[in-house]
Amino acid sequence: MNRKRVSIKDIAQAAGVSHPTVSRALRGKGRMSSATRARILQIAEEMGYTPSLVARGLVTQRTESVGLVVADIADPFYSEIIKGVEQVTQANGFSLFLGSAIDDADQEVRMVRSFLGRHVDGLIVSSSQVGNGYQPILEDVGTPLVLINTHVDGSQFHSIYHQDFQGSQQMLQHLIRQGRRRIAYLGNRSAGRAQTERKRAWQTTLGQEGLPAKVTLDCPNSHIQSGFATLPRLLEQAQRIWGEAPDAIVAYNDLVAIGAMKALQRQGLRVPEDVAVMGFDDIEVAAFTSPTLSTWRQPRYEMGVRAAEVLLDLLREEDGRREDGEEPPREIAFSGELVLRESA
Amino acid sequence: MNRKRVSIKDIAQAAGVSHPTVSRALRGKGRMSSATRARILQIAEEMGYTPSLVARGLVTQRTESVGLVVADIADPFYSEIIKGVEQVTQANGFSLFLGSAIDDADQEVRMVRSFLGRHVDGLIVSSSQVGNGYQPILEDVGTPLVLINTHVDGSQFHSIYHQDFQGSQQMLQHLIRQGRRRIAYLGNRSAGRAQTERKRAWQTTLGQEGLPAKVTLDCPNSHIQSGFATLPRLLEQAQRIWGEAPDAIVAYNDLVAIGAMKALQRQGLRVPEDVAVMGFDDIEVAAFTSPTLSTWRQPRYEMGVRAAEVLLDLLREEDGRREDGEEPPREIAFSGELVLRESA
DNA sequence: CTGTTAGCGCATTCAT
DNA sequence: ATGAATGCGCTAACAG
Repeated sequence: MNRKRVSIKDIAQAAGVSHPTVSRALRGKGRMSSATRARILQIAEEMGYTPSLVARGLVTQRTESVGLVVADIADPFYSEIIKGVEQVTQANGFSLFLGSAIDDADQEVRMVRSFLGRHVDGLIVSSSQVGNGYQPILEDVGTPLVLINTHVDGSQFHSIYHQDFQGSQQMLQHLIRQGRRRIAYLGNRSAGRAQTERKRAWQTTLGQEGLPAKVTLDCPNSHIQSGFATLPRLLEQAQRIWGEAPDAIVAYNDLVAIGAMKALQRQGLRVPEDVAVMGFDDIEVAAFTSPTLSTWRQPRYEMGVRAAEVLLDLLREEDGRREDGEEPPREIAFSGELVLRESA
Repeated sequence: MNRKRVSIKDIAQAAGVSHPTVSRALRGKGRMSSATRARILQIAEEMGYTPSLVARGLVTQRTESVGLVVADIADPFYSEIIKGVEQVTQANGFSLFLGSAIDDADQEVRMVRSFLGRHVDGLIVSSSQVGNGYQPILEDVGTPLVLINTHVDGSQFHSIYHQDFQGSQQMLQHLIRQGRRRIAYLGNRSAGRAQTERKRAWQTTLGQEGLPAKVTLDCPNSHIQSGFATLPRLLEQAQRIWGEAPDAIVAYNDLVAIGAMKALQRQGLRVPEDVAVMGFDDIEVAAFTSPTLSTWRQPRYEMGVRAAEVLLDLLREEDGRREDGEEPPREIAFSGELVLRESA
């Protein structure tokens, strides 16, 4: 029952050298007789040595770790982002801290603060409710931050985002070309920028076509159940305003859309004959619902990958020149694509 | 452009005291004049002090962090587990390292090793392909490990698992009561114990009822698409062996089942009239497919929560007595429940 | 109640 | 090519 980890000092003693020598041998730093090096590596192996990244981090001021904060880990949208980030960080020898902040700005900041306390080398925050608010917190410590889907005008931070407005617009135009005239929007109250952009696209596009953008309701969150439960009230609203049901529903995302489709079918309405339904994201299951769901493909995994790549680039640059360049924050826009299936 | 973080020494200097005093003030350790304490806290606040958990970890030998390894982050099964673990760790002030090891035992071990290098206080591994193999790695460092869904006989580690065998058995019995006689199993090649148990239940239960357990095929993984693509070949096999289609299909999990349902419908077979379909897990979308999916509810989120709770308990105990108790590993079995919907 | 001293495990000067 | 000394930021022991 060996209570203690072996340190480079232990190895040094066993090998009859000093610990700095072991340190060099282990990391291949500086030239040294390959004889002693081999011996040291040998002994380290035998003793089951594992370098303490904690101690190393304290002296080098780099922990080879990054922190990721998302709203909801179990949401398939974020799951894929997490997966993308994890893949890249892991491949580059970085460890990943994960935290969630279910639509709570305070919690989000607390999460980031705790990661800073752990000296992460970089941060990624998806769908931040804070955005530029991190400026004062981060400027002192100089930790780089990459935002995902938090595009704010004049962002102080590097930002990866998807062009929700353009995507939604194209979806709307498709519906209009199809001859749909009573197009309702089923939103999500607890989403930030994504909701804002998508709803704005709905209003704008309908406005341009001289169609009324009046029937809309927001779900409390983006669960399937939420779309299912909210849809009936959306129908009531349509009845009140138009005297009949919508002939198309644009949903905040696929989950909400799936719930809405089910609810429509429960009421005896046919999709897409009576009501067309469009989602957003193109999650895996969208291709397998009945009817299959037309939607907008947002490359979530790739966005996670890209965010991590940008962050790691930043860290590498930091190693070179000492922040003199101070280049402007990068903005990387993803555009996605329309995916037409059966529901619209 | 403050390149340097403020340390307790900086605060000490500003306050005209020694740094240990600051340390105590900040953590409320030992009694001291509340006057100076207030002043110190005040100054720390003003200077934007954040304690370095790296340095603290080095001296206390506790990092207040845990490492979690799962097979696939984006799989809804694991997503919920991650969420459960994260919720509990976060609530207790621990940070969470997340890593994935897509069905690769070596990768899994590498992940655990890297977490050990980071001095995590505890580890959780879901669906481990290594299991007791961690014994030699962990005994030296004494880091506790909790396994999820990796129940091996005579496990050396604490283990949270779901009783897949019993669950599957009840599902089978339901189908048999319904009068189904040609029951096929659509599995998943890349799953470990879960696959083994579920398939074994299928064989055993059918055997007990004198029914043939002959038609079975394994998907390459547990994606919807995988179930969709593999089902046709399962039908061919049934045709060859029985001369007709199965009247029921038990799938490895809900994702595979959803793909299978879609493929069946594509072939003009009705679910459940011609073929009943049962999934496993009860993921959110299962209640919203057409037809809605009958399945077995596995409390994934709760299992994640429980795993984290057990681990944190272990850590608290460790603080007390010095590992003398050495109690036997706990085993916590979850049982789940049958969820009957339209598909079977 | 507070200051002094020491050391966690490692990397990094500087000597030699 | 290697050893001695120093410090990263913090907590823990012990004085005072």
